[in-house]
Amino acid sequence: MEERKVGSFVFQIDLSQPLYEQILDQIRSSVARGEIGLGEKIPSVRELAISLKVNPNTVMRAYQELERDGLTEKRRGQGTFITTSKDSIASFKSELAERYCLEFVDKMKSLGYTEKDMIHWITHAKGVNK
Amino acid sequence: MEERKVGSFVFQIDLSQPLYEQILDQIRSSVARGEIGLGEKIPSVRELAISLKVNPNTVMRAYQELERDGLTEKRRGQGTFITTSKDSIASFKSELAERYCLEFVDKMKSLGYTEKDMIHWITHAKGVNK
Amino acid sequence: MEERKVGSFVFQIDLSQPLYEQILDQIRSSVARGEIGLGEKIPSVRELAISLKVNPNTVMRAYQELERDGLTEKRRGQGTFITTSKDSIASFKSELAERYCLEFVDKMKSLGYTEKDMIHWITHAKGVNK
Amino acid sequence: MEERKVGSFVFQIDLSQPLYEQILDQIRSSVARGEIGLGEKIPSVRELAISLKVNPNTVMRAYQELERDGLTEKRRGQGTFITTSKDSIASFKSELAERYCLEFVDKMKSLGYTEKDMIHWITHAKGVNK
DNA sequence: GTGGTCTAGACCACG
DNA sequence: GTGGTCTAGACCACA
Repeated sequence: MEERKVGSFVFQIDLSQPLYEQILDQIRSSVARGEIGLGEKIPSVRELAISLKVNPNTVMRAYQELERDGLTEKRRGQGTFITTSKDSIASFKSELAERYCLEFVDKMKSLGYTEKDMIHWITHAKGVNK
Repeated sequence: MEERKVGSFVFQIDLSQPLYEQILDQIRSSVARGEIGLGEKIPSVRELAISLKVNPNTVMRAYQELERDGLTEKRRGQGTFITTSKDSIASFKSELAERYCLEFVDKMKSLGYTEKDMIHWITHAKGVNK
Repeated sequence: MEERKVGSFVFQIDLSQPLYEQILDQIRSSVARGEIGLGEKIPSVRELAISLKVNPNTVMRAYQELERDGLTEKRRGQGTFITTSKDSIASFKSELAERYCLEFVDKMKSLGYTEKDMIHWITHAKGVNK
Repeated sequence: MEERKVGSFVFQIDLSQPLYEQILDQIRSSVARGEIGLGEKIPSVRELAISLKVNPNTVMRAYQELERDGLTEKRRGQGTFITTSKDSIASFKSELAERYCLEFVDKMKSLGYTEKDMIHWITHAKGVNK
Protein backbone atom coordinates (compact mmCIF):
# COMPACT_ATOMS: atom_id res chain seq x y z
CA MET A 1 0.00 0.00 0.00
CA GLU A 2 1.65 3.16 -1.25
CA GLU A 3 0.62 6.69 -0.30
CA ARG A 4 1.46 9.58 -2.59
CA LYS A 5 0.52 13.29 -2.67
CA VAL A 6 -0.32 14.95 -5.98
CA GLY A 7 -1.66 18.49 -5.94
CA SER A 8 -4.66 18.54 -3.60
CA PHE A 9 -4.95 14.76 -3.63
CA VAL A 10 -3.50 12.05 -1.51
CA PHE A 11 -3.58 8.71 -3.29
CA GLN A 12 -3.33 5.29 -1.72
CA ILE A 13 -2.60 2.75 -4.35
CA ASP A 14 -2.91 -0.95 -3.80
CA LEU A 15 -1.79 -3.17 -6.64
CA SER A 16 -4.30 -5.92 -6.03
CA GLN A 17 -7.22 -3.91 -7.40
CA PRO A 18 -7.72 -2.17 -10.72
CA LEU A 19 -5.62 0.96 -10.61
CA TYR A 20 -8.00 3.07 -12.64
CA GLU A 21 -10.82 2.29 -10.21
CA GLN A 22 -8.78 3.34 -7.24
CA ILE A 23 -7.82 6.63 -8.87
CA LEU A 24 -11.41 7.18 -9.87
CA ASP A 25 -12.81 6.41 -6.43
CA GLN A 26 -10.34 8.57 -4.64
CA ILE A 27 -11.00 11.59 -6.81
CA ARG A 28 -14.75 11.01 -6.53
CA SER A 29 -14.47 10.88 -2.76
CA SER A 30 -12.44 14.08 -2.58
CA VAL A 31 -15.02 15.86 -4.63
CA ALA A 32 -17.97 14.38 -2.75
CA ARG A 33 -16.52 15.44 0.58
CA GLY A 34 -15.81 18.91 -0.75
CA GLU A 35 -12.08 18.59 -0.20
CA ILE A 36 -11.50 20.09 -3.58
CA GLY A 37 -13.31 23.25 -4.65
CA LEU A 38 -15.75 23.75 -7.50
CA GLY A 39 -13.99 24.68 -10.72
CA GLU A 40 -10.60 23.75 -9.39
CA LYS A 41 -8.03 22.30 -11.78
CA ILE A 42 -6.94 18.72 -11.30
CA PRO A 43 -3.55 17.34 -12.35
CA SER A 44 -3.01 16.54 -16.01
CA VAL A 45 -3.10 12.94 -17.11
CA ARG A 46 0.66 12.94 -17.70
CA GLU A 47 1.47 14.60 -14.41
CA LEU A 48 -0.64 12.22 -12.39
CA ALA A 49 0.66 9.20 -14.29
CA ILE A 50 4.24 10.16 -13.53
CA SER A 51 3.52 10.92 -9.89
CA LEU A 52 1.75 7.61 -9.36
CA LYS A 53 4.24 5.67 -11.51
CA VAL A 54 1.36 4.42 -13.54
CA ASN A 55 0.63 4.09 -17.23
CA PRO A 56 -1.03 7.24 -18.67
CA ASN A 57 -3.75 5.04 -20.16
CA THR A 58 -4.73 4.07 -16.67
CA VAL A 59 -5.17 7.68 -15.55
CA MET A 60 -6.93 8.51 -18.79
CA ARG A 61 -9.52 5.85 -18.17
CA ALA A 62 -10.26 7.20 -14.71
CA TYR A 63 -10.59 10.75 -16.09
CA GLN A 64 -12.98 9.64 -18.81
CA GLU A 65 -15.17 8.05 -16.20
CA LEU A 66 -15.13 11.21 -14.08
CA GLU A 67 -16.27 13.26 -17.01
CA ARG A 68 -19.05 10.79 -17.79
CA ASP A 69 -20.14 11.13 -14.14
CA GLY A 70 -20.45 14.86 -14.69
CA LEU A 71 -17.87 15.64 -12.05
CA THR A 72 -15.25 17.19 -14.31
CA GLU A 73 -15.00 19.20 -17.50
CA LYS A 74 -12.18 19.38 -20.02
CA ARG A 75 -11.17 22.81 -21.31
CA ARG A 76 -9.17 22.64 -24.53
CA GLY A 77 -5.59 23.53 -23.97
CA GLN A 78 -6.12 24.22 -20.28
CA GLY A 79 -6.67 20.88 -18.63
CA THR A 80 -9.34 19.18 -16.57
CA PHE A 81 -11.44 21.00 -13.98
CA ILE A 82 -13.93 20.04 -11.32
CA THR A 83 -17.42 20.99 -12.42
CA THR A 84 -18.71 24.36 -11.21
CA SER A 85 -22.17 22.95 -10.69
CA LYS A 86 -23.00 22.11 -7.09
CA ASP A 87 -26.03 20.19 -8.28
CA SER A 88 -23.99 17.87 -10.45
CA ILE A 89 -21.92 16.93 -7.46
CA ALA A 90 -24.83 16.54 -5.11
CA SER A 91 -26.83 14.40 -7.49
CA PHE A 92 -23.84 12.26 -8.33
CA LYS A 93 -23.14 11.76 -4.66
CA SER A 94 -26.60 10.64 -3.75
CA GLU A 95 -26.81 8.44 -6.81
CA LEU A 96 -23.64 6.68 -5.73
CA ALA A 97 -24.84 6.37 -2.15
CA GLU A 98 -28.05 4.84 -3.33
CA ARG A 99 -26.22 2.32 -5.46
CA TYR A 100 -24.01 1.35 -2.50
CA CYS A 101 -27.03 0.97 -0.25
CA LEU A 102 -28.98 -1.19 -2.65
CA GLU A 103 -25.99 -3.45 -3.14
CA PHE A 104 -25.47 -3.75 0.58
CA VAL A 105 -29.12 -4.32 1.43
CA ASP A 106 -29.44 -6.97 -1.26
CA LYS A 107 -26.40 -8.83 -0.07
CA MET A 108 -27.50 -8.77 3.54
CA LYS A 109 -31.04 -9.82 2.68
CA SER A 110 -29.68 -12.66 0.61
CA LEU A 111 -28.02 -13.88 3.81
CA GLY A 112 -31.34 -13.65 5.61
CA TYR A 113 -30.71 -10.49 7.63
CA THR A 114 -33.39 -7.90 8.32
CA GLU A 115 -33.02 -4.13 8.26
CA LYS A 116 -32.77 -4.13 12.05
CA ASP A 117 -29.88 -6.59 11.84
CA MET A 118 -28.14 -4.37 9.33
CA ILE A 119 -28.44 -1.31 11.51
CA HIS A 120 -27.04 -3.25 14.40
CA TRP A 121 -24.10 -4.49 12.35
CA ILE A 122 -23.36 -1.01 11.05
CA THR A 123 -23.39 0.71 14.38
CA HIS A 124 -21.03 -1.96 15.66
CA ALA A 125 -18.72 -2.14 12.64
CA LYS A 126 -15.36 -0.59 13.26
CA GLY A 127 -14.92 1.24 9.97
CA VAL A 128 -11.32 1.25 8.82
CA ASN A 129 -11.82 4.50 7.04
CA LYS A 130 -8.76 5.78 5.29
CA MET B 1 -31.21 -13.04 -17.00
CA GLU B 2 -32.26 -16.66 -17.00
CA GLU B 3 -34.06 -18.34 -14.14
CA ARG B 4 -33.82 -22.07 -13.74
CA LYS B 5 -34.88 -24.54 -11.05
CA VAL B 6 -32.54 -27.36 -10.05
CA GLY B 7 -33.51 -29.54 -7.10
CA SER B 8 -34.13 -27.21 -4.13
CA PHE B 9 -32.42 -24.31 -5.85
CA VAL B 10 -33.58 -21.56 -8.13
CA PHE B 11 -30.70 -20.09 -10.07
CA GLN B 12 -30.59 -16.76 -11.80
CA ILE B 13 -27.68 -16.61 -14.14
CA ASP B 14 -26.51 -13.45 -15.75
CA LEU B 15 -23.57 -13.18 -18.13
CA SER B 16 -22.20 -9.93 -16.73
CA GLN B 17 -20.50 -11.61 -13.78
CA PRO B 18 -18.36 -14.72 -13.47
CA LEU B 19 -20.70 -17.67 -13.68
CA TYR B 20 -18.96 -19.61 -10.95
CA GLU B 21 -19.38 -16.67 -8.56
CA GLN B 22 -23.08 -16.50 -9.19
CA ILE B 23 -23.50 -20.20 -8.58
CA LEU B 24 -21.37 -19.88 -5.46
CA ASP B 25 -23.29 -16.90 -4.11
CA GLN B 26 -26.68 -18.40 -4.73
CA ILE B 27 -25.86 -21.63 -2.96
CA ARG B 28 -24.24 -19.72 -0.11
CA SER B 29 -27.37 -17.65 0.30
CA SER B 30 -29.64 -20.66 0.31
CA VAL B 31 -27.54 -22.24 3.01
CA ALA B 32 -27.25 -19.04 5.03
CA ARG B 33 -31.01 -18.53 4.97
CA GLY B 34 -31.57 -22.14 5.98
CA GLU B 35 -33.51 -22.91 2.82
CA ILE B 36 -31.60 -26.11 2.49
CA GLY B 37 -31.20 -28.43 5.43
CA LEU B 38 -28.04 -29.57 7.21
CA GLY B 39 -26.55 -32.65 5.60
CA GLU B 40 -28.74 -32.37 2.53
CA LYS B 41 -27.37 -33.41 -0.85
CA ILE B 42 -26.90 -30.75 -3.47
CA PRO B 43 -26.99 -31.48 -7.22
CA SER B 44 -24.00 -33.27 -8.69
CA VAL B 45 -21.49 -31.27 -10.66
CA ARG B 46 -22.65 -32.76 -13.95
CA GLU B 47 -26.33 -32.45 -13.17
CA LEU B 48 -26.08 -28.79 -12.29
CA ALA B 49 -23.83 -28.13 -15.26
CA ILE B 50 -26.38 -29.60 -17.61
CA SER B 51 -29.31 -27.80 -16.00
CA LEU B 52 -27.59 -24.44 -16.11
CA LYS B 53 -26.13 -25.07 -19.57
CA VAL B 54 -22.71 -24.43 -18.18
CA ASN B 55 -19.45 -26.32 -18.30
CA PRO B 56 -18.88 -28.84 -15.47
CA ASN B 57 -15.58 -27.16 -14.66
CA THR B 58 -17.43 -23.96 -13.89
CA VAL B 59 -19.70 -25.71 -11.42
CA MET B 60 -16.76 -27.59 -9.97
CA ARG B 61 -14.97 -24.36 -9.24
CA ALA B 62 -17.95 -23.03 -7.31
CA TYR B 63 -18.20 -26.31 -5.38
CA GLN B 64 -14.53 -26.24 -4.44
CA GLU B 65 -14.97 -22.78 -3.04
CA LEU B 66 -18.02 -23.88 -1.04
CA GLU B 67 -16.00 -26.65 0.49
CA ARG B 68 -13.17 -24.29 1.35
CA ASP B 69 -15.77 -22.11 3.09
CA GLY B 70 -16.71 -25.09 5.23
CA LEU B 71 -20.27 -25.10 3.93
CA THR B 72 -20.17 -28.44 2.12
CA GLU B 73 -18.51 -31.84 2.28
CA LYS B 74 -17.85 -34.24 -0.55
CA ARG B 75 -18.48 -37.94 -0.12
CA ARG B 76 -16.61 -40.09 -2.57
CA GLY B 77 -18.83 -41.48 -5.22
CA GLN B 78 -21.92 -40.11 -3.52
CA GLY B 79 -21.93 -36.43 -4.20
CA THR B 80 -21.73 -33.14 -2.37
CA PHE B 81 -23.60 -32.44 0.87
CA ILE B 82 -24.29 -29.40 3.02
CA THR B 83 -22.23 -29.59 6.19
CA THR B 84 -23.95 -31.02 9.23
CA SER B 85 -22.33 -28.45 11.47
CA LYS B 86 -24.59 -25.54 12.37
CA ASP B 87 -21.57 -23.71 13.72
CA SER B 88 -19.76 -23.77 10.40
CA ILE B 89 -22.71 -22.15 8.77
CA ALA B 90 -23.27 -19.59 11.46
CA SER B 91 -19.67 -18.52 11.59
CA PHE B 92 -19.43 -18.32 7.83
CA LYS B 93 -22.56 -16.23 7.71
CA SER B 94 -21.46 -13.68 10.25
CA GLU B 95 -18.01 -13.49 8.73
CA LEU B 96 -19.54 -12.64 5.40
CA ALA B 97 -21.93 -10.13 6.94
CA GLU B 98 -19.08 -8.39 8.67
CA ARG B 99 -17.12 -8.16 5.44
CA TYR B 100 -20.12 -6.64 3.67
CA CYS B 101 -20.67 -4.12 6.45
CA LEU B 102 -17.10 -2.96 6.56
CA GLU B 103 -17.07 -2.48 2.80
CA PHE B 104 -20.29 -0.54 2.90
CA VAL B 105 -19.35 1.65 5.83
CA ASP B 106 -16.00 2.46 4.27
CA LYS B 107 -17.55 3.43 0.97
CA MET B 108 -20.17 5.62 2.59
CA LYS B 109 -17.66 7.30 4.87
CA SER B 110 -15.45 7.98 1.89
CA LEU B 111 -18.39 9.93 0.44
CA GLY B 112 -18.67 11.89 3.66
CA TYR B 113 -21.73 10.21 5.13
CA THR B 114 -22.18 9.49 8.84
CA GLU B 115 -23.64 6.39 10.43
CA LYS B 116 -26.93 8.20 10.90
CA ASP B 117 -27.04 8.97 7.20
CA MET B 118 -26.40 5.32 6.41
CA ILE B 119 -29.22 4.14 8.62
CA HIS B 120 -31.54 6.61 6.97
CA TRP B 121 -30.54 5.45 3.50
CA ILE B 122 -30.99 1.81 4.44
CA THR B 123 -34.41 2.15 5.93
CA HIS B 124 -35.49 3.99 2.77
CA ALA B 125 -33.76 1.76 0.23
CA LYS B 126 -36.15 -0.26 -1.87
CA GLY B 127 -34.25 -3.54 -1.82
CA VAL B 128 -34.57 -5.46 -5.06
CA ASN B 129 -34.33 -8.68 -3.14
CA LYS B 130 -35.11 -11.75 -5.15
CA MET C 1 -16.79 -39.69 11.63
CA GLU C 2 -18.51 -42.96 12.37
CA GLU C 3 -17.18 -45.63 14.75
CA ARG C 4 -18.22 -49.23 14.27
CA LYS C 5 -17.15 -52.55 15.83
CA VAL C 6 -16.74 -55.61 13.64
CA GLY C 7 -15.27 -58.76 15.18
CA SER C 8 -11.95 -57.78 16.78
CA PHE C 9 -11.83 -54.48 14.90
CA VAL C 10 -13.05 -51.02 15.64
CA PHE C 11 -13.37 -48.97 12.49
CA GLN C 12 -13.55 -45.22 12.22
CA ILE C 13 -14.76 -44.25 8.83
CA ASP C 14 -14.55 -40.75 7.47
CA LEU C 15 -16.19 -40.13 4.12
CA SER C 16 -13.75 -37.51 2.93
CA GLN C 17 -10.94 -40.03 2.32
CA PRO C 18 -10.84 -43.17 0.21
CA LEU C 19 -12.76 -45.80 2.12
CA TYR C 20 -10.61 -48.71 1.03
CA GLU C 21 -7.50 -46.93 2.34
CA GLN C 22 -9.04 -46.36 5.72
CA ILE C 23 -10.09 -49.99 6.03
CA LEU C 24 -6.65 -51.08 4.90
CA ASP C 25 -4.81 -48.80 7.29
CA GLN C 26 -6.92 -49.75 10.25
CA ILE C 27 -6.43 -53.45 9.73
CA ARG C 28 -2.73 -52.94 9.15
CA SER C 29 -2.47 -51.01 12.40
CA SER C 30 -4.31 -53.64 14.39
CA VAL C 31 -1.96 -56.28 13.09
CA ALA C 32 1.15 -54.18 13.57
CA ARG C 33 0.23 -53.43 17.17
CA GLY C 34 -0.52 -57.10 17.80
CA GLU C 35 -4.14 -56.42 18.66
CA ILE C 36 -5.13 -59.34 16.55
CA GLY C 37 -3.37 -62.68 16.89
CA LEU C 38 -1.34 -64.59 14.31
CA GLY C 39 -3.50 -66.90 12.23
CA GLU C 40 -6.71 -65.32 13.42
CA LYS C 41 -9.66 -65.14 11.05
CA ILE C 42 -10.80 -61.74 9.89
CA PRO C 43 -14.36 -60.93 8.81
CA SER C 44 -15.45 -61.96 5.34
CA VAL C 45 -15.66 -59.34 2.65
CA ARG C 46 -19.45 -59.52 2.68
CA GLU C 47 -19.72 -59.35 6.44
CA LEU C 48 -17.43 -56.35 6.73
CA ALA C 49 -19.11 -54.60 3.83
CA ILE C 50 -22.51 -54.96 5.48
CA SER C 51 -21.24 -53.87 8.89
CA LEU C 52 -19.57 -50.79 7.48
CA LYS C 53 -22.41 -50.03 5.05
CA VAL C 54 -19.91 -50.02 2.27
CA ASN C 55 -19.73 -51.51 -1.20
CA PRO C 56 -18.17 -55.03 -1.16
CA ASN C 57 -15.77 -53.93 -3.90
CA THR C 58 -14.35 -51.42 -1.49
CA VAL C 59 -13.61 -54.05 1.14
CA MET C 60 -12.30 -56.39 -1.51
CA ARG C 61 -9.77 -53.87 -2.64
CA ALA C 62 -8.48 -53.41 0.91
CA TYR C 63 -8.21 -57.18 1.37
CA GLN C 64 -6.28 -57.62 -1.86
CA GLU C 65 -3.81 -55.04 -0.70
CA LEU C 66 -3.41 -56.77 2.66
CA GLU C 67 -2.61 -60.00 0.94
CA ARG C 68 -0.08 -58.34 -1.32
CA ASP C 69 1.54 -56.89 1.83
CA GLY C 70 1.92 -60.44 3.12
CA LEU C 71 -0.23 -59.76 6.14
CA THR C 72 -3.08 -62.12 5.33
CA GLU C 73 -3.70 -65.41 3.60
CA LYS C 74 -6.85 -66.69 1.92
CA ARG C 75 -7.89 -70.26 2.62
CA ARG C 76 -10.34 -71.60 0.07
CA GLY C 77 -13.76 -72.00 1.50
CA GLN C 78 -12.68 -70.83 4.94
CA GLY C 79 -12.04 -67.13 4.66
CA THR C 80 -9.16 -64.75 5.22
CA PHE C 81 -6.64 -65.16 8.03
CA ILE C 82 -3.84 -63.11 9.49
CA THR C 83 -0.51 -64.61 8.47
CA THR C 84 1.07 -67.00 10.97
CA SER C 85 4.52 -65.64 10.23
CA LYS C 86 5.82 -63.20 12.83
CA ASP C 87 8.55 -62.21 10.42
CA SER C 88 6.14 -61.15 7.72
CA ILE C 89 4.47 -58.82 10.16
CA ALA C 90 7.68 -57.45 11.58
CA SER C 91 9.24 -56.78 8.22
CA PHE C 92 6.06 -55.22 6.89
CA LYS C 93 5.87 -53.00 9.92
CA SER C 94 9.37 -51.69 9.66
CA GLU C 95 9.05 -51.25 5.93
CA LEU C 96 6.00 -49.08 6.48
CA ALA C 97 7.68 -47.12 9.24
CA GLU C 98 10.63 -46.46 7.01
CA ARG C 99 8.41 -45.22 4.23
CA TYR C 100 6.60 -42.87 6.63
CA CYS C 101 9.90 -41.55 7.95
CA LEU C 102 11.39 -40.89 4.57
CA GLU C 103 8.28 -39.05 3.47
CA PHE C 104 8.27 -36.97 6.61
CA VAL C 105 11.98 -36.19 6.54
CA ASP C 106 11.82 -35.20 2.90
CA LYS C 107 8.90 -32.88 3.44
CA MET C 108 10.51 -31.23 6.44
CA LYS C 109 13.84 -30.85 4.68
CA SER C 110 12.08 -29.33 1.71
CA LEU C 111 10.84 -26.65 4.13
CA GLY C 112 14.38 -26.09 5.32
CA TYR C 113 14.20 -27.86 8.67
CA THR C 114 17.05 -29.88 10.14
CA GLU C 115 16.82 -33.19 11.96
CA LYS C 116 17.11 -31.34 15.25
CA ASP C 117 14.14 -29.19 14.32
CA MET C 118 12.14 -32.29 13.48
CA ILE C 119 12.87 -33.92 16.79
CA HIS C 120 11.84 -30.77 18.55
CA TRP C 121 8.58 -30.58 16.60
CA ILE C 122 7.80 -34.22 17.29
CA THR C 123 8.37 -34.12 20.99
CA HIS C 124 6.11 -31.09 21.14
CA ALA C 125 3.39 -32.31 18.79
CA LYS C 126 0.22 -33.25 20.58
CA GLY C 127 -0.62 -36.43 18.71
CA VAL C 128 -4.35 -36.85 18.25
CA ASN C 129 -3.99 -40.59 18.22
CA LYS C 130 -7.23 -42.41 17.75
CA MET D 1 11.10 -37.62 -13.86
CA GLU D 2 11.99 -34.50 -15.75
CA GLU D 3 14.10 -31.71 -14.36
CA ARG D 4 13.78 -28.24 -15.79
CA LYS D 5 15.11 -24.82 -14.83
CA VAL D 6 12.82 -21.79 -15.01
CA GLY D 7 14.14 -18.50 -13.66
CA SER D 8 15.26 -19.09 -10.07
CA PHE D 9 13.44 -22.42 -9.89
CA VAL D 10 14.37 -25.95 -10.67
CA PHE D 11 11.29 -28.08 -11.23
CA GLN D 12 11.07 -31.82 -11.09
CA ILE D 13 7.85 -32.99 -12.61
CA ASP D 14 6.60 -36.49 -12.31
CA LEU D 15 3.38 -37.78 -13.79
CA SER D 16 2.32 -39.88 -10.80
CA GLN D 17 0.99 -36.92 -8.83
CA PRO D 18 -1.21 -33.98 -9.79
CA LEU D 19 0.98 -31.60 -11.74
CA TYR D 20 -0.44 -28.52 -10.07
CA GLU D 21 0.43 -29.92 -6.65
CA GLN D 22 4.01 -30.51 -7.64
CA ILE D 23 4.37 -27.00 -8.97
CA LEU D 24 2.73 -25.69 -5.82
CA ASP D 25 4.92 -27.70 -3.48
CA GLN D 26 8.12 -26.82 -5.23
CA ILE D 27 7.45 -23.11 -5.15
CA ARG D 28 6.32 -23.32 -1.53
CA SER D 29 9.55 -25.05 -0.64
CA SER D 30 11.69 -22.50 -2.41
CA VAL D 31 9.95 -19.74 -0.55
CA ALA D 32 10.07 -21.53 2.79
CA ARG D 33 13.78 -22.15 2.44
CA GLY D 34 14.35 -18.53 1.48
CA GLU D 35 15.79 -19.47 -1.90
CA ILE D 36 13.73 -16.76 -3.46
CA GLY D 37 13.67 -13.28 -1.98
CA LEU D 38 10.75 -11.33 -0.56
CA GLY D 39 8.93 -9.36 -3.23
CA GLU D 40 10.68 -11.18 -6.06
CA LYS D 41 8.81 -11.86 -9.28
CA ILE D 42 8.05 -15.44 -10.17
CA PRO D 43 7.59 -16.63 -13.76
CA SER D 44 4.36 -15.67 -15.47
CA VAL D 45 1.68 -18.29 -15.84
CA ARG D 46 2.31 -18.63 -19.56
CA GLU D 47 6.07 -18.65 -19.27
CA LEU D 48 6.09 -21.41 -16.71
CA ALA D 49 3.47 -23.36 -18.61
CA ILE D 50 5.61 -23.30 -21.73
CA SER D 51 8.79 -24.19 -19.88
CA LEU D 52 7.20 -27.12 -18.10
CA LYS D 53 5.25 -28.19 -21.18
CA VAL D 54 2.09 -27.97 -19.18
CA ASN D 55 -1.24 -26.26 -19.72
CA PRO D 56 -1.50 -22.66 -18.45
CA ASN D 57 -4.58 -23.61 -16.43
CA THR D 58 -2.52 -26.10 -14.49
CA VAL D 59 0.00 -23.44 -13.54
CA MET D 60 -2.78 -21.01 -12.78
CA ARG D 61 -4.31 -23.38 -10.32
CA ALA D 62 -1.04 -23.71 -8.45
CA TYR D 63 -0.66 -19.93 -8.42
CA GLN D 64 -4.15 -19.40 -7.03
CA GLU D 65 -3.37 -21.76 -4.21
CA LEU D 66 -0.12 -19.93 -3.46
CA GLU D 67 -2.00 -16.69 -3.20
CA ARG D 68 -4.59 -18.23 -0.89
CA ASP D 69 -1.68 -19.38 1.29
CA GLY D 70 -0.56 -15.77 1.54
CA LEU D 71 2.78 -16.54 -0.10
CA THR D 72 2.29 -14.48 -3.25
CA GLU D 73 0.54 -11.38 -4.52
CA LYS D 74 -0.62 -10.64 -8.03
CA ARG D 75 -0.07 -7.22 -9.53
CA ARG D 76 -2.37 -6.43 -12.41
CA GLY D 77 -0.63 -6.63 -15.71
CA GLN D 78 2.75 -7.12 -14.04
CA GLY D 79 2.80 -10.67 -12.84
CA THR D 80 3.00 -12.64 -9.62
CA PHE D 81 5.35 -11.74 -6.79
CA ILE D 82 6.46 -13.37 -3.56
CA THR D 83 4.87 -11.59 -0.61
CA THR D 84 6.95 -8.91 1.04
CA SER D 85 5.77 -10.01 4.48
CA LYS D 86 8.24 -12.20 6.34
CA ASP D 87 5.52 -13.03 8.83
CA SER D 88 3.24 -14.53 6.21
CA ILE D 89 5.99 -16.84 5.15
CA ALA D 90 7.05 -17.79 8.65
CA SER D 91 3.54 -18.53 9.80
CA PHE D 92 2.76 -20.52 6.69
CA LYS D 93 5.93 -22.52 7.13
CA SER D 94 5.30 -23.48 10.72
CA GLU D 95 1.68 -24.24 10.02
CA LEU D 96 2.75 -26.66 7.33
CA ALA D 97 5.44 -28.21 9.52
CA GLU D 98 2.93 -28.79 12.27
CA ARG D 99 0.54 -30.49 9.89
CA TYR D 100 3.31 -32.76 8.65
CA CYS D 101 4.36 -33.66 12.20
CA LEU D 102 0.88 -34.50 13.37
CA GLU D 103 0.34 -36.73 10.36
CA PHE D 104 3.62 -38.49 10.92
CA VAL D 105 3.20 -38.95 14.64
CA ASP D 106 -0.30 -40.32 14.18
CA LYS D 107 0.80 -42.81 11.58
CA MET D 108 3.72 -44.02 13.65
CA LYS D 109 1.63 -44.30 16.79
CA SER D 110 -0.94 -46.28 14.87
CA LEU D 111 1.83 -48.77 14.13
CA GLY D 112 2.63 -48.91 17.82
CA TYR D 113 5.81 -46.85 17.84
CA THR D 114 6.76 -44.45 20.62
CA GLU D 115 8.30 -41.02 20.28
CA LYS D 116 11.70 -42.49 21.08
CA ASP D 117 11.30 -44.95 18.24
CA MET D 118 10.42 -42.12 15.90
CA ILE D 119 13.46 -40.11 16.83
CA HIS D 120 15.60 -43.15 16.27
CA TRP D 121 14.08 -43.76 12.85
CA ILE D 122 14.51 -40.14 11.84
CA THR D 123 18.12 -39.84 12.81
CA HIS D 124 18.81 -43.00 10.82
CA ALA D 125 16.66 -42.23 7.79
CA LYS D 126 18.65 -41.55 4.64
CA GLY D 127 16.68 -38.58 3.35
CA VAL D 128 16.44 -38.49 -0.40
CA ASN D 129 16.33 -34.73 -0.25
CA LYS D 130 16.69 -33.02 -3.56
C1' DG E 1 2.37 -8.44 -21.88
C1' DT E 2 -0.18 -9.95 -17.43
C1' DG E 3 -3.80 -12.78 -15.02
C1' DG E 4 -9.05 -14.42 -15.16
C1' DT E 5 -12.98 -16.86 -16.99
C1' DC E 6 -15.04 -20.18 -19.79
C1' DT E 7 -15.80 -24.12 -22.97
C1' DA E 8 -15.38 -28.84 -24.79
C1' DG E 9 -13.92 -32.96 -24.15
C1' DA E 10 -10.53 -36.65 -22.34
C1' DC E 11 -9.07 -39.76 -18.77
C1' DC E 12 -8.68 -41.29 -13.89
C1' DA E 13 -10.01 -42.83 -8.98
C1' DC E 14 -13.60 -44.27 -6.23
C1' DG E 15 -17.95 -46.71 -5.13
C1' DG F 1 -22.65 -42.78 -11.05
C1' DT F 2 -19.60 -39.43 -8.27
C1' DG F 3 -15.77 -35.88 -8.08
C1' DG F 4 -10.67 -34.71 -9.74
C1' DT F 5 -7.10 -33.62 -13.05
C1' DC F 6 -5.58 -32.14 -17.37
C1' DT F 7 -5.43 -30.28 -22.14
C1' DA F 8 -6.24 -27.03 -25.95
C1' DG F 9 -7.77 -23.10 -27.19
C1' DA F 10 -11.01 -18.88 -26.97
C1' DC F 11 -12.04 -14.34 -25.20
C1' DC F 12 -11.81 -10.63 -21.69
C1' DA F 13 -9.88 -6.94 -18.41
C1' DC F 14 -5.96 -4.50 -17.17
C1' DA F 15 -1.40 -2.11 -17.81
